[in-house]
Amino acid sequence: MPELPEVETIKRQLSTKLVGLRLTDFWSDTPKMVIGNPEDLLGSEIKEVRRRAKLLEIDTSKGVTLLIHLKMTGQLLYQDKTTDTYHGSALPPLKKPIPNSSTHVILHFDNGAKLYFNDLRKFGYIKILRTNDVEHTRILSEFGPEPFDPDLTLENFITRLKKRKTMKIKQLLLDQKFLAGVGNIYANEALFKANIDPRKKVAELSEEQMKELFKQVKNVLEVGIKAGGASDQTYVNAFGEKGKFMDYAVVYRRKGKPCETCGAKIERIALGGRGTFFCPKCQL
DNA sequence: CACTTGACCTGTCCGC
DNA sequence: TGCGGACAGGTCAAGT
Repeated sequence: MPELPEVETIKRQLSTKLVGLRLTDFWSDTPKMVIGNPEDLLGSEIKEVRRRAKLLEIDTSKGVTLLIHLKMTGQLLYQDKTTDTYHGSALPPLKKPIPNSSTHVILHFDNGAKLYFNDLRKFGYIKILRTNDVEHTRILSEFGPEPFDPDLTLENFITRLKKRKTMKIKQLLLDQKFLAGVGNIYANEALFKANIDPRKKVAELSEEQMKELFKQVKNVLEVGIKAGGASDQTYVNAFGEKGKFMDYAVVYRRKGKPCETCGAKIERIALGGRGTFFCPKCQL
């Protein structure tokens, strides 16, 4: 999905809408996407919306938290009671009105608002669990640091990096245990900005390259958040709007197009089964 | 152990 | 227009 900037965008929007609302009903047509008991949520009030890596956490007054992962094609869409149609502008990729055939969970609130969880590929999920247990769920407890965590200093980053000598740097950036929240789009873009060949093993990086990578990972994520995320395919924010980050992407999904720095053609290869885009001249 | 591969789903796009 | 194949932002379990 939705990587860190996309989830952060949704988190900020939902915070302004959901906090204080009471959950009145929970509907789903796809059992595998709902883990836990929705009954535990009914009647509770939304207290806070948070993000950890690419996951969204919605805390409720009953000591129960919704843990939501959008995976590749998940969308969370907020609809006010006041609008019969969708809250935002329902433009592609939100081609169909909601709910539609990819709507698999609907939360109803006491003010008439609804939250739709759409997921074309049904990879995403909502976990319902006790708030106290959230930190101990395997997925969360094993995550690496947040890129913007002030405790993650350059020194710390380099120390962690050096422990993973043989891994290709691109694949390491996608490893959530190393760094939480970076996905394929931002990994490709950060490596371009840092002039690093994605196939390079960590042990082959210079200290200077590590330093630059640390800076550029945070930089592309920041640009991503400011752009409201990347709408390469199906991503839309909680109001159904596209993000603008693809306007800033210089390598991702640009195979055969000229590199903006040197004019060489952008190449595409597969690394760990994921599309990997880079400039063969600029990235060493 | 560290790393790689295939599976989970359903759609779009591109070439013939 | 139809058909087949490649590709799609993420993880997880199983295999090497």
